[in-house]
Amino acid sequence: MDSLPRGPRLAPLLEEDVFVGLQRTADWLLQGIEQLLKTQGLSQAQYNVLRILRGAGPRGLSCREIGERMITRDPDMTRLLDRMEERGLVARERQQIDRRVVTTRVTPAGLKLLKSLDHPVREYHRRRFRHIAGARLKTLAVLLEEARKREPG
Amino acid sequence: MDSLPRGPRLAPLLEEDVFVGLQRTADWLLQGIEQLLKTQGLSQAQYNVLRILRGAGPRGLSCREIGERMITRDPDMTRLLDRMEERGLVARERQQIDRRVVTTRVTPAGLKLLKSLDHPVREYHRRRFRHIAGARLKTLAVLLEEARKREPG
DNA sequence: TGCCAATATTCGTTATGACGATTATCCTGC
DNA sequence: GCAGGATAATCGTCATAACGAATATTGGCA
Repeated sequence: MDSLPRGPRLAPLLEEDVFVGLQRTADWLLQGIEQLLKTQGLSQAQYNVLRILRGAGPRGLSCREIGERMITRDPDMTRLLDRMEERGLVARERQQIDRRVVTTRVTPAGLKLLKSLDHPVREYHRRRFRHIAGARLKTLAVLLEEARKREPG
Repeated sequence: MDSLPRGPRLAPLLEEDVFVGLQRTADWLLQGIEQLLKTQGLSQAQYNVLRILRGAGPRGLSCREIGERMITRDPDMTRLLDRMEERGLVARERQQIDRRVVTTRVTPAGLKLLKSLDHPVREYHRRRFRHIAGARLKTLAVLLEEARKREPG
């Protein structure tokens, strides 16, 4: 975060290093993915929704469920889905049993778009991590999961 | 990214796991920090700028230099600094030698605000990683740096 | 039943992000 | 010294994010 050390300042903290490293690395990877998705006019959030809905299958999901599964929180699922519905990537339907809930499903057009991205996205990820040995990558995955599994307190 | 496995789909890729884990962890940590910064009306980007300028000292930095040091890229440094200048957190001055360049410095008010955040921010980071042993944290920091050091190609 | 808290989603508004185009200034080679 | 390209910053515009407040519906309980 800071650059040139100058004047009396706090000693660097390992935890802060990790925080900064995480933000930087996440941003670096995201930039590339967004560039790739932009060729199809998708944002990372929209792509994420499409993958979540594909994973959920024909039963679909409510707004809340989609929100819970998102990689990064989106505070306005409604309008995110609005745009995707306008483009015909998803379809929405109000539930009859519980009329508060709106079920969203991915459309064939959405699935087709997703499919066209599967290979490029996989290749992108592979390339980005090609220089790291498999075992180290596995360690990284484990450590990241461990980081988020904090007991309350 | 996906949730329930359903229907014929691609096998999960370790690289994708790492990508998702990184985004999730980064977002999780950022949420907390932003909540903390919000009590002082600062965004992460603004806080980042303040710390960069404090690190640079009284000589100040140009827009471009600030941008280069940012944790996450901001495509519009001008207006980010505009808002901070309005609040009196930074001061700007056009250079006489090279009149294209605008030098920005943190003001005493900015330094004071920063100082009031030093302790809470450090405590936040400490708490978030308290459950991970120091050696593992160090490994994480190293792996994150290694991930970003990719040779071109 | 009818009221009230809880839940799910939507909407109004303001701030910030993204992307290009533009302006001002400098530097290089002739 | 000057034309043309490079660099630094700014600005116009539109899209999206953030934050609350509002609406609709349900379920529990007196």
